[in-house]
Amino acid sequence: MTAARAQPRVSGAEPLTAPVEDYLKAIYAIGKGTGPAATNEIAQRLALAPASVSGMVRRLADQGLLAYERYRGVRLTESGRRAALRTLRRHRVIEAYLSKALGYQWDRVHEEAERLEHAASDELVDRMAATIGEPEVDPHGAPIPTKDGSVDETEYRSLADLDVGASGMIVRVADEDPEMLRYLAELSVVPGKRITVKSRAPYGGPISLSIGRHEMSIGPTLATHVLVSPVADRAGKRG
Amino acid sequence: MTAARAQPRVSGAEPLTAPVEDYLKAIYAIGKGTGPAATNEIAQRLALAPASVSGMVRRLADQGLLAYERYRGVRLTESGRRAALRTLRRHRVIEAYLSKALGYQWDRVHEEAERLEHAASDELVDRMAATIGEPEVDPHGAPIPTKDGSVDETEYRSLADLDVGASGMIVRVADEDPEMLRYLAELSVVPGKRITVKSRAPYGGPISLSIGRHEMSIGPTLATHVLVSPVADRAGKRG
DNA sequence: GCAGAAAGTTAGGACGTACTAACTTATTTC
DNA sequence: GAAATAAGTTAGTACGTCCTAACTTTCTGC
Repeated sequence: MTAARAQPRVSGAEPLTAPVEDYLKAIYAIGKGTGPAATNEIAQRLALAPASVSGMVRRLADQGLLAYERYRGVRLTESGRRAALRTLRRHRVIEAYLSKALGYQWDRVHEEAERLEHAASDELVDRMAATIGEPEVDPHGAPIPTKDGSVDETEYRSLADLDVGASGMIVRVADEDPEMLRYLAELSVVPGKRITVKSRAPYGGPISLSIGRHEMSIGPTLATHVLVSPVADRAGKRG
Repeated sequence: MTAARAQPRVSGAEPLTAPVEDYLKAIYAIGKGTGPAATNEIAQRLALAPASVSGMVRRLADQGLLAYERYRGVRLTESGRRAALRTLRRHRVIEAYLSKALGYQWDRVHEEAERLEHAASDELVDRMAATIGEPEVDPHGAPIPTKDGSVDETEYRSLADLDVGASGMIVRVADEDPEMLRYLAELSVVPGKRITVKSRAPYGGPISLSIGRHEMSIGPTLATHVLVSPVADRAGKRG
Protein backbone atom coordinates (compact mmCIF):
# COMPACT_ATOMS: atom_id res chain seq x y z
CA MET A 1 0.00 0.00 0.00
CA THR A 2 1.26 3.46 -0.83
CA ALA A 3 1.18 6.16 1.76
CA ALA A 4 -1.78 8.50 1.86
CA ARG A 5 -1.22 11.13 -0.75
CA ALA A 6 -3.57 14.02 -0.15
CA GLN A 7 -3.95 14.11 3.59
CA PRO A 8 -7.55 14.77 4.54
CA ARG A 9 -8.34 18.38 5.40
CA VAL A 10 -10.15 17.27 8.50
CA SER A 11 -7.30 17.21 10.97
CA GLY A 12 -8.94 20.01 12.91
CA ALA A 13 -5.72 21.65 14.01
CA GLU A 14 -5.02 24.09 11.16
CA PRO A 15 -5.72 27.61 12.34
CA LEU A 16 -8.82 29.07 10.79
CA THR A 17 -8.69 32.28 8.78
CA ALA A 18 -10.39 35.40 10.04
CA PRO A 19 -13.25 35.20 7.49
CA VAL A 20 -13.88 31.56 8.42
CA GLU A 21 -14.06 32.45 12.10
CA ASP A 22 -16.50 35.21 11.26
CA TYR A 23 -18.75 32.85 9.32
CA LEU A 24 -18.78 30.37 12.18
CA LYS A 25 -19.56 33.06 14.71
CA ALA A 26 -22.42 34.33 12.58
CA ILE A 27 -23.87 30.86 12.07
CA TYR A 28 -23.56 30.17 15.76
CA ALA A 29 -25.34 33.40 16.61
CA ILE A 30 -28.17 32.75 14.16
CA GLY A 31 -28.77 29.16 15.17
CA LYS A 32 -28.00 29.73 18.86
CA GLY A 33 -25.36 27.05 18.60
CA THR A 34 -27.34 24.20 17.16
CA GLY A 35 -30.10 25.53 14.92
CA PRO A 36 -30.00 26.08 11.16
CA ALA A 37 -28.87 29.30 9.53
CA ALA A 38 -30.16 30.64 6.24
CA THR A 39 -27.80 31.85 3.54
CA ASN A 40 -29.39 35.28 3.39
CA GLU A 41 -29.19 35.78 7.10
CA ILE A 42 -25.52 34.90 7.18
CA ALA A 43 -24.96 37.26 4.28
CA GLN A 44 -26.77 40.05 6.05
CA ARG A 45 -24.86 39.64 9.30
CA LEU A 46 -21.53 39.63 7.58
CA ALA A 47 -22.51 42.34 5.10
CA LEU A 48 -21.74 40.10 2.13
CA ALA A 49 -23.56 39.16 -1.04
CA PRO A 50 -25.58 35.92 -0.69
CA ALA A 51 -23.63 34.43 -3.58
CA SER A 52 -20.42 34.79 -1.61
CA VAL A 53 -21.96 32.93 1.28
CA SER A 54 -23.06 30.06 -0.96
CA GLY A 55 -19.49 29.57 -2.07
CA MET A 56 -17.90 29.84 1.33
CA VAL A 57 -20.43 27.63 3.00
CA ARG A 58 -19.61 24.84 0.62
CA ARG A 59 -15.91 25.08 1.43
CA LEU A 60 -16.63 25.04 5.15
CA ALA A 61 -18.81 21.98 4.68
CA ASP A 62 -15.96 20.27 2.83
CA GLN A 63 -13.76 21.02 5.81
CA GLY A 64 -16.22 19.38 8.12
CA LEU A 65 -17.21 22.54 9.96
CA LEU A 66 -20.75 22.70 8.63
CA ALA A 67 -23.52 20.38 7.58
CA TYR A 68 -24.92 21.76 4.38
CA GLU A 69 -27.63 20.76 1.97
CA ARG A 70 -28.17 22.89 -1.10
CA TYR A 71 -31.15 25.24 -0.77
CA ARG A 72 -31.68 24.02 2.77
CA GLY A 73 -29.47 26.19 4.95
CA VAL A 74 -26.60 25.26 7.11
CA ARG A 75 -25.86 23.95 10.60
CA LEU A 76 -22.66 23.78 12.61
CA THR A 77 -21.08 20.38 13.10
CA GLU A 78 -19.61 19.56 16.46
CA SER A 79 -16.20 20.72 15.30
CA GLY A 80 -17.69 23.88 13.83
CA ARG A 81 -19.46 24.59 17.07
CA ARG A 82 -16.27 24.16 19.03
CA ALA A 83 -14.46 26.54 16.72
CA ALA A 84 -17.25 29.09 17.01
CA LEU A 85 -17.16 28.92 20.79
CA ARG A 86 -13.40 29.33 20.82
CA THR A 87 -13.78 32.53 18.83
CA LEU A 88 -16.66 33.70 20.96
CA ARG A 89 -14.61 33.14 24.09
CA ARG A 90 -11.76 35.15 22.66
CA HIS A 91 -14.06 37.93 21.66
CA ARG A 92 -15.76 38.23 25.00
CA VAL A 93 -12.69 37.82 27.16
CA ILE A 94 -11.02 40.53 25.10
CA GLU A 95 -14.02 42.80 25.53
CA ALA A 96 -14.01 42.26 29.27
CA TYR A 97 -10.28 42.85 29.45
CA LEU A 98 -10.40 46.05 27.42
CA SER A 99 -13.11 47.32 29.70
CA LYS A 100 -11.64 46.30 33.04
CA ALA A 101 -7.91 46.58 32.45
CA LEU A 102 -7.62 49.32 29.87
CA GLY A 103 -10.46 51.66 30.63
CA TYR A 104 -12.49 51.19 27.46
CA GLN A 105 -16.11 52.36 27.46
CA TRP A 106 -18.58 49.57 26.77
CA ASP A 107 -19.57 50.99 23.40
CA ARG A 108 -16.00 50.75 22.08
CA VAL A 109 -14.97 47.26 23.06
CA HIS A 110 -16.80 45.37 20.36
CA GLU A 111 -15.05 46.91 17.41
CA GLU A 112 -11.59 46.40 18.86
CA ALA A 113 -12.35 42.82 19.92
CA GLU A 114 -13.68 42.06 16.46
CA ARG A 115 -10.16 42.37 15.10
CA LEU A 116 -8.16 41.10 18.05
CA GLU A 117 -10.15 37.88 18.35
CA HIS A 118 -8.48 36.64 15.18
CA ALA A 119 -4.97 37.50 16.29
CA ALA A 120 -4.85 36.63 19.98
CA SER A 121 -3.48 33.25 21.01
CA ASP A 122 -5.32 31.04 23.46
CA GLU A 123 -2.61 31.75 25.94
CA LEU A 124 -3.07 35.49 25.71
CA VAL A 125 -6.80 35.15 26.15
CA ASP A 126 -6.34 32.92 29.17
CA ARG A 127 -3.89 35.36 30.72
CA MET A 128 -6.28 38.22 30.14
CA ALA A 129 -9.08 36.27 31.75
CA ALA A 130 -6.91 35.39 34.74
CA THR A 131 -5.72 38.98 35.16
CA ILE A 132 -9.24 40.33 35.51
CA GLY A 133 -10.44 37.47 37.70
CA GLU A 134 -11.95 34.98 35.26
CA PRO A 135 -15.05 36.99 34.32
CA GLU A 136 -18.19 35.08 33.43
CA VAL A 137 -19.74 37.74 31.23
CA ASP A 138 -18.51 40.45 28.88
CA PRO A 139 -19.29 44.15 29.40
CA HIS A 140 -22.70 43.73 27.76
CA GLY A 141 -23.59 40.80 29.97
CA ALA A 142 -23.04 38.10 27.36
CA PRO A 143 -21.76 34.85 28.87
CA ILE A 144 -18.15 33.90 28.19
CA PRO A 145 -17.67 30.32 26.98
CA THR A 146 -15.24 28.34 29.09
CA LYS A 147 -12.00 26.94 27.76
CA ASP A 148 -13.53 23.50 27.36
CA GLY A 149 -16.35 24.90 25.25
CA SER A 150 -19.39 25.17 27.42
CA VAL A 151 -21.59 28.27 27.65
CA ASP A 152 -24.41 29.38 29.82
CA GLU A 153 -27.33 29.14 27.40
CA THR A 154 -29.98 30.57 29.67
CA GLU A 155 -32.50 32.50 27.62
CA TYR A 156 -33.58 35.66 29.27
CA ARG A 157 -36.72 37.57 28.73
CA SER A 158 -36.49 40.97 27.11
CA LEU A 159 -37.80 44.16 28.60
CA ALA A 160 -40.37 44.18 25.82
CA ASP A 161 -41.90 41.00 27.23
CA LEU A 162 -42.01 41.93 30.89
CA ASP A 163 -45.48 42.49 32.30
CA VAL A 164 -46.51 45.95 33.44
CA GLY A 165 -45.65 46.24 37.10
CA ALA A 166 -43.04 43.52 36.96
CA SER A 167 -39.40 43.99 37.87
CA GLY A 168 -36.24 42.41 36.58
CA MET A 169 -32.52 42.57 36.92
CA ILE A 170 -30.87 43.71 33.73
CA VAL A 171 -28.49 40.91 32.75
CA ARG A 172 -27.55 41.78 29.22
CA VAL A 173 -27.82 44.22 26.37
CA ALA A 174 -27.89 42.17 23.21
CA ASP A 175 -26.61 44.63 20.65
CA GLU A 176 -23.28 46.17 19.79
CA ASP A 177 -24.30 49.39 18.14
CA PRO A 178 -22.16 52.05 19.85
CA GLU A 179 -24.79 54.73 19.63
CA MET A 180 -27.41 52.53 21.19
CA LEU A 181 -25.03 51.50 23.92
CA ARG A 182 -24.13 55.09 24.75
CA TYR A 183 -27.78 56.00 24.88
CA LEU A 184 -28.61 53.12 27.20
CA ALA A 185 -25.69 53.95 29.46
CA GLU A 186 -27.01 57.51 29.73
CA LEU A 187 -30.31 56.09 30.91
CA SER A 188 -28.47 53.77 33.35
CA VAL A 189 -29.86 50.81 31.46
CA VAL A 190 -26.84 48.59 32.07
CA PRO A 191 -26.37 45.06 33.41
CA GLY A 192 -26.83 44.77 37.15
CA LYS A 193 -29.53 47.40 37.47
CA ARG A 194 -32.96 46.52 38.80
CA ILE A 195 -35.68 47.81 36.48
CA THR A 196 -39.46 47.98 36.71
CA VAL A 197 -41.97 48.29 33.88
CA LYS A 198 -44.40 51.04 34.80
CA SER A 199 -46.60 51.02 31.73
CA ARG A 200 -46.67 50.06 28.13
CA ALA A 201 -48.46 52.04 25.42
CA PRO A 202 -50.29 49.97 22.77
CA TYR A 203 -49.47 49.70 19.05
CA GLY A 204 -45.72 49.72 19.52
CA GLY A 205 -45.79 52.74 21.78
CA PRO A 206 -43.24 53.59 24.42
CA ILE A 207 -42.56 51.53 27.51
CA SER A 208 -42.20 53.45 30.76
CA LEU A 209 -39.58 52.21 33.15
CA SER A 210 -38.02 53.00 36.44
CA ILE A 211 -34.54 52.26 37.72
CA GLY A 212 -34.19 53.34 41.32
CA ARG A 213 -35.81 56.76 41.33
CA HIS A 214 -35.08 57.41 37.67
CA GLU A 215 -38.02 57.27 35.31
CA MET A 216 -37.68 56.91 31.57
CA SER A 217 -39.42 55.50 28.56
CA ILE A 218 -38.03 53.70 25.56
CA GLY A 219 -39.39 52.27 22.32
CA PRO A 220 -40.20 48.60 21.94
CA THR A 221 -37.39 47.93 19.47
CA LEU A 222 -34.83 49.13 21.92
CA ALA A 223 -36.56 47.19 24.69
CA THR A 224 -36.14 43.89 22.83
CA HIS A 225 -32.40 44.21 23.19
CA VAL A 226 -32.46 44.62 26.94
CA LEU A 227 -32.57 41.20 28.57
CA VAL A 228 -33.70 40.81 32.15
CA SER A 229 -33.92 38.15 34.78
CA PRO A 230 -37.36 38.47 36.39
CA VAL A 231 -37.37 39.11 40.11
CA ALA A 232 -40.31 38.76 42.47
CA ASP A 233 -41.87 42.13 43.30
CA ARG A 234 -43.07 43.14 46.73
CA ALA A 235 -46.28 41.19 46.36
CA GLY A 236 -44.33 38.06 45.48
CA LYS A 237 -45.51 37.90 41.90
CA ARG A 238 -43.13 37.42 38.98
CA GLY A 239 -42.90 39.35 35.74
CA MET B 1 -11.29 69.75 -17.56
CA THR B 2 -13.04 66.68 -16.34
CA ALA B 3 -12.75 65.61 -12.77
CA ALA B 4 -10.08 63.10 -11.83
CA ARG B 5 -11.43 59.69 -12.57
CA ALA B 6 -9.28 57.12 -10.87
CA GLN B 7 -8.40 58.80 -7.64
CA PRO B 8 -4.72 58.31 -6.83
CA ARG B 9 -4.00 55.49 -4.40
CA VAL B 10 -1.79 57.80 -2.42
CA SER B 11 -4.33 59.15 0.03
CA GLY B 12 -2.38 57.50 2.83
CA ALA B 13 -5.38 56.74 4.99
CA GLU B 14 -6.42 53.29 3.74
CA PRO B 15 -5.38 50.72 6.30
CA LEU B 16 -2.52 48.56 5.15
CA THR B 17 -2.85 44.79 4.99
CA ALA B 18 -0.80 42.58 7.29
CA PRO B 19 1.57 41.42 4.52
CA VAL B 20 2.18 45.01 3.46
CA GLU B 21 3.01 46.01 7.02
CA ASP B 22 5.40 43.08 7.21
CA TYR B 23 7.19 44.13 4.02
CA LEU B 24 7.58 47.67 5.28
CA LYS B 25 8.91 46.51 8.63
CA ALA B 26 11.43 44.23 6.92
CA ILE B 27 12.59 46.95 4.55
CA TYR B 28 12.90 49.35 7.45
CA ALA B 29 14.94 46.87 9.44
CA ILE B 30 17.27 46.13 6.53
CA GLY B 31 17.87 49.73 5.57
CA LYS B 32 17.77 51.06 9.15
CA GLY B 33 15.00 53.37 8.09
CA THR B 34 16.57 55.11 5.14
CA GLY B 35 18.98 52.73 3.40
CA PRO B 36 18.26 50.46 0.44
CA ALA B 37 17.01 46.89 0.79
CA ALA B 38 17.80 44.06 -1.60
CA THR B 39 15.06 41.81 -2.94
CA ASN B 40 16.76 38.65 -1.69
CA GLU B 41 17.21 40.00 1.78
CA ILE B 42 13.57 40.99 2.04
CA ALA B 43 12.63 37.55 0.78
CA GLN B 44 14.84 35.88 3.35
CA ARG B 45 13.50 37.90 6.27
CA LEU B 46 9.92 37.22 5.34
CA ALA B 47 10.59 33.61 4.33
CA LEU B 48 9.21 34.19 0.85
CA ALA B 49 10.41 33.41 -2.65
CA PRO B 50 12.32 36.31 -4.23
CA ALA B 51 9.86 36.31 -7.11
CA SER B 52 7.05 37.10 -4.71
CA VAL B 53 8.98 40.04 -3.38
CA SER B 54 9.56 41.43 -6.87
CA GLY B 55 5.83 41.47 -7.45
CA MET B 56 4.85 42.94 -4.12
CA VAL B 57 7.53 45.57 -4.19
CA ARG B 58 6.18 46.87 -7.43
CA ARG B 59 2.69 47.22 -6.01
CA LEU B 60 4.04 49.03 -2.95
CA ALA B 61 5.98 51.38 -5.20
CA ASP B 62 2.78 52.11 -7.13
CA GLN B 63 1.15 52.99 -3.84
CA GLY B 64 3.89 55.44 -3.06
CA LEU B 65 5.31 53.52 -0.12
CA LEU B 66 8.58 52.59 -1.79
CA ALA B 67 11.04 54.00 -4.27
CA TYR B 68 11.92 51.18 -6.61
CA GLU B 69 14.18 50.77 -9.61
CA ARG B 70 14.27 47.41 -11.33
CA TYR B 71 17.35 45.37 -10.39
CA ARG B 72 18.40 48.14 -8.02
CA GLY B 73 16.69 47.37 -4.75
CA VAL B 74 14.18 49.36 -2.86
CA ARG B 75 13.99 52.22 -0.38
CA LEU B 76 11.19 53.49 1.82
CA THR B 77 9.54 56.76 0.87
CA GLU B 78 8.63 59.16 3.62
CA SER B 79 5.14 57.73 3.76
CA GLY B 80 6.50 54.18 3.77
CA ARG B 81 8.82 55.05 6.59
CA ARG B 82 5.99 56.50 8.61
CA ALA B 83 3.93 53.38 8.09
CA ALA B 84 6.85 51.17 9.09
CA LEU B 85 7.39 53.14 12.27
CA ARG B 86 3.71 52.96 13.13
CA THR B 87 3.88 49.19 12.89
CA LEU B 88 7.15 49.06 14.80
CA ARG B 89 5.63 51.15 17.57
CA ARG B 90 2.68 48.82 17.79
CA HIS B 91 4.89 45.81 17.88
CA ARG B 92 7.15 47.08 20.61
CA VAL B 93 4.48 48.60 22.78
CA ILE B 94 2.60 45.33 22.61
CA GLU B 95 5.74 43.41 23.56
CA ALA B 96 6.34 45.68 26.51
CA TYR B 97 2.73 45.41 27.58
CA LEU B 98 2.65 41.62 27.37
CA SER B 99 5.75 41.50 29.46
CA LYS B 100 4.83 44.06 32.11
CA ALA B 101 1.08 43.70 32.37
CA LEU B 102 0.47 40.07 31.52
CA GLY B 103 3.52 38.27 32.82
CA TYR B 104 4.94 37.07 29.50
CA GLN B 105 8.55 35.89 29.42
CA TRP B 106 10.73 37.89 27.07
CA ASP B 107 11.18 34.99 24.68
CA ARG B 108 7.43 34.72 24.05
CA VAL B 109 6.43 38.29 23.41
CA HIS B 110 7.69 38.56 19.85
CA GLU B 111 5.53 35.87 18.35
CA GLU B 112 2.38 37.15 19.96
CA ALA B 113 3.14 40.77 19.02
CA GLU B 114 3.81 39.70 15.45
CA ARG B 115 0.12 38.92 15.03
CA LEU B 116 -1.39 41.55 17.30
CA GLU B 117 0.47 44.43 15.68
CA HIS B 118 -1.76 44.06 12.63
CA ALA B 119 -4.99 43.99 14.60
CA ALA B 120 -4.52 46.53 17.38
CA SER B 121 -5.84 50.06 16.89
CA ASP B 122 -3.69 53.08 17.61
CA GLU B 123 -5.93 53.78 20.55
CA LEU B 124 -5.34 50.37 22.07
CA VAL B 125 -1.61 50.72 21.64
CA ASP B 126 -1.65 54.14 23.25
CA ARG B 127 -3.68 52.86 26.18
CA MET B 128 -1.31 49.97 26.64
CA ALA B 129 1.65 52.34 26.61
CA ALA B 130 -0.02 54.64 29.13
CA THR B 131 -0.96 51.76 31.41
CA ILE B 132 2.62 50.60 31.76
CA GLY B 133 4.06 54.08 32.07
CA GLU B 134 5.02 55.03 28.51
CA PRO B 135 7.98 52.68 28.13
CA GLU B 136 10.83 53.80 25.91
CA VAL B 137 12.09 50.35 25.03
CA ASP B 138 10.61 46.89 24.52
CA PRO B 139 11.64 43.87 26.62
CA HIS B 140 14.69 43.29 24.42
CA GLY B 141 15.82 46.88 24.76
CA ALA B 142 14.70 48.00 21.30
CA PRO B 143 13.56 51.63 21.27
CA ILE B 144 9.85 52.30 20.86
CA PRO B 145 9.01 54.88 18.18
CA THR B 146 6.89 57.74 19.45
CA LYS B 147 3.43 58.48 18.18
CA ASP B 148 4.71 61.22 15.95
CA GLY B 149 7.17 58.86 14.29
CA SER B 150 10.55 59.52 15.78
CA VAL B 151 12.89 56.83 17.10
CA ASP B 152 16.09 56.78 19.01
CA GLU B 153 18.54 55.75 16.32
CA THR B 154 21.61 55.47 18.51
CA GLU B 155 23.82 52.67 17.21
CA TYR B 156 25.30 50.63 19.96
CA ARG B 157 28.40 48.55 19.88
CA SER B 158 28.03 44.81 20.14
CA LEU B 159 29.72 42.68 22.73
CA ALA B 160 31.78 41.21 19.91
CA ASP B 161 33.38 44.61 19.33
CA LEU B 162 34.15 45.55 22.90
CA ASP B 163 37.86 45.59 23.79
CA VAL B 164 39.20 43.05 26.24
CA GLY B 165 39.02 44.59 29.67
CA ALA B 166 36.29 47.03 28.71
CA SER B 167 32.90 47.20 30.36
CA GLY B 168 29.50 48.10 29.03
CA MET B 169 25.91 48.30 30.05
CA ILE B 170 23.77 45.84 28.14
CA VAL B 171 21.14 47.92 26.35
CA ARG B 172 19.62 45.51 23.92
CA VAL B 173 19.51 41.98 22.59
CA ALA B 174 18.96 42.25 18.87
CA ASP B 175 17.38 38.92 18.07
CA GLU B 176 14.02 37.32 18.63
CA ASP B 177 14.86 33.64 18.59
CA PRO B 178 13.17 32.23 21.70
CA GLU B 179 15.83 29.66 22.36
CA MET B 180 18.59 32.21 22.18
CA LEU B 181 16.67 34.55 24.44
CA ARG B 182 16.08 31.85 27.03
CA TYR B 183 19.74 30.94 26.95
CA LEU B 184 20.83 34.54 27.41
CA ALA B 185 18.39 35.04 30.26
CA GLU B 186 19.88 32.00 31.98
CA LEU B 187 23.27 33.66 31.75
CA SER B 188 21.80 36.95 33.06
CA VAL B 189 22.69 38.55 29.77
CA VAL B 190 19.74 40.92 29.75
CA PRO B 191 19.34 44.67 29.28
CA GLY B 192 20.43 46.72 32.29
CA LYS B 193 23.28 44.46 33.37
CA ARG B 194 26.84 45.72 33.46
CA ILE B 195 29.14 43.37 31.63
CA THR B 196 32.94 43.16 31.26
CA VAL B 197 34.93 41.42 28.53
CA LYS B 198 37.61 39.34 30.22
CA SER B 199 39.24 37.77 27.20
CA ARG B 200 38.64 36.89 23.62
CA ALA B 201 40.01 33.79 21.91
CA PRO B 202 41.26 34.28 18.33
CA TYR B 203 39.80 32.75 15.16
CA GLY B 204 36.21 33.14 16.24
CA GLY B 205 36.80 31.56 19.58
CA PRO B 206 34.76 32.18 22.72
CA ILE B 207 34.54 35.49 24.51
CA SER B 208 34.83 35.40 28.29
CA LEU B 209 32.62 37.72 30.21
CA SER B 210 31.69 38.69 33.70
CA ILE B 211 28.45 40.09 35.04
CA GLY B 212 28.80 40.91 38.71
CA ARG B 213 30.54 37.86 40.09
CA HIS B 214 29.19 35.57 37.36
CA GLU B 215 31.69 34.42 34.76
CA MET B 216 30.69 32.94 31.44
CA SER B 217 31.80 32.67 27.86
CA ILE B 218 29.85 32.86 24.66
CA GLY B 219 30.56 32.49 20.97
CA PRO B 220 31.11 35.51 18.72
CA THR B 221 27.90 35.03 16.77
CA LEU B 222 25.85 35.25 19.89
CA ALA B 223 27.94 38.20 21.05
CA THR B 224 27.06 40.21 17.93
CA HIS B 225 23.47 40.26 19.05
CA VAL B 226 24.20 41.71 22.44
CA LEU B 227 24.42 45.49 22.21
CA VAL B 228 26.12 47.50 24.89
CA SER B 229 26.69 51.08 25.84
CA PRO B 230 30.36 51.42 26.78
CA VAL B 231 31.06 52.67 30.30
CA ALA B 232 34.35 53.97 31.63
CA ASP B 233 36.18 51.35 33.69
CA ARG B 234 38.03 52.09 36.92
CA ALA B 235 41.01 53.50 35.07
CA GLY B 236 38.77 55.88 33.15
CA LYS B 237 39.30 54.24 29.78
CA ARG B 238 36.43 53.35 27.44
CA GLY B 239 35.82 50.11 25.65
C1' DG C 1 36.44 42.46 -20.76
C1' DC C 2 34.38 38.08 -20.55
C1' DA C 3 32.59 33.80 -18.31
C1' DG C 4 30.29 32.13 -14.53
C1' DA C 5 27.81 33.11 -10.36
C1' DA C 6 24.58 35.78 -7.93
C1' DA C 7 20.71 38.61 -7.87
C1' DG C 8 16.52 39.91 -9.72
C1' DT C 9 12.62 39.66 -12.95
C1' DT C 10 8.72 37.95 -15.84
C1' DA C 11 5.37 34.46 -17.07
C1' DG C 12 1.98 31.56 -15.75
C1' DG C 13 -0.62 29.39 -12.22
C1' DA C 14 -2.99 28.53 -7.52
C1' DC C 15 -5.78 29.67 -3.52
C1' DG C 16 -8.99 32.24 -0.67
C1' DT C 17 -12.35 35.45 -0.71
C1' DA C 18 -15.20 38.65 -2.65
C1' DC C 19 -18.41 40.58 -6.49
C1' DT C 20 -22.44 40.89 -10.28
C1' DA C 21 -25.55 38.77 -13.44
C1' DA C 22 -28.20 35.13 -14.68
C1' DC C 23 -30.39 31.10 -13.45
C1' DT C 24 -32.90 27.50 -10.37
C1' DT C 25 -35.45 25.93 -6.45
C1' DA C 26 -38.65 26.72 -2.72
C1' DT C 27 -42.50 29.17 -0.72
C1' DT C 28 -46.51 31.94 -0.76
C1' DT C 29 -50.74 33.50 -2.50
C1' DC C 30 -54.81 33.30 -4.82
C1' DG D 1 -52.01 23.99 -8.61
C1' DA D 2 -50.07 27.85 -11.27
C1' DA D 3 -48.10 32.39 -11.03
C1' DA D 4 -45.55 35.51 -8.45
C1' DT D 5 -42.09 36.22 -5.10
C1' DA D 6 -38.39 35.02 -2.17
C1' DA D 7 -34.36 32.46 -1.35
C1' DG D 8 -30.44 30.30 -2.96
C1' DT D 9 -27.14 28.77 -6.49
C1' DT D 10 -23.85 28.73 -10.50
C1' DA D 11 -20.92 31.04 -13.83
C1' DG D 12 -17.64 34.16 -14.69
C1' DT D 13 -14.54 37.69 -12.93
C1' DA D 14 -11.39 40.37 -9.80
C1' DC D 15 -7.89 41.22 -6.35
C1' DG D 16 -4.17 40.21 -3.16
C1' DT D 17 -0.74 37.20 -2.17
C1' DC D 18 1.91 33.45 -2.88
C1' DC D 19 4.47 29.76 -5.76
C1' DT D 20 7.85 27.51 -9.50
C1' DA D 21 10.26 27.69 -13.77
C1' DA D 22 12.56 30.13 -17.04
C1' DC D 23 14.74 34.18 -18.30
C1' DT D 24 17.63 38.66 -17.81
C1' DT D 25 20.62 41.76 -15.59
C1' DT D 26 24.41 42.78 -12.61
C1' DC D 27 28.48 41.62 -10.19
C1' DT D 28 32.93 39.17 -9.52
C1' DG D 29 37.21 37.08 -10.50
C1' DC D 30 40.46 36.17 -13.47
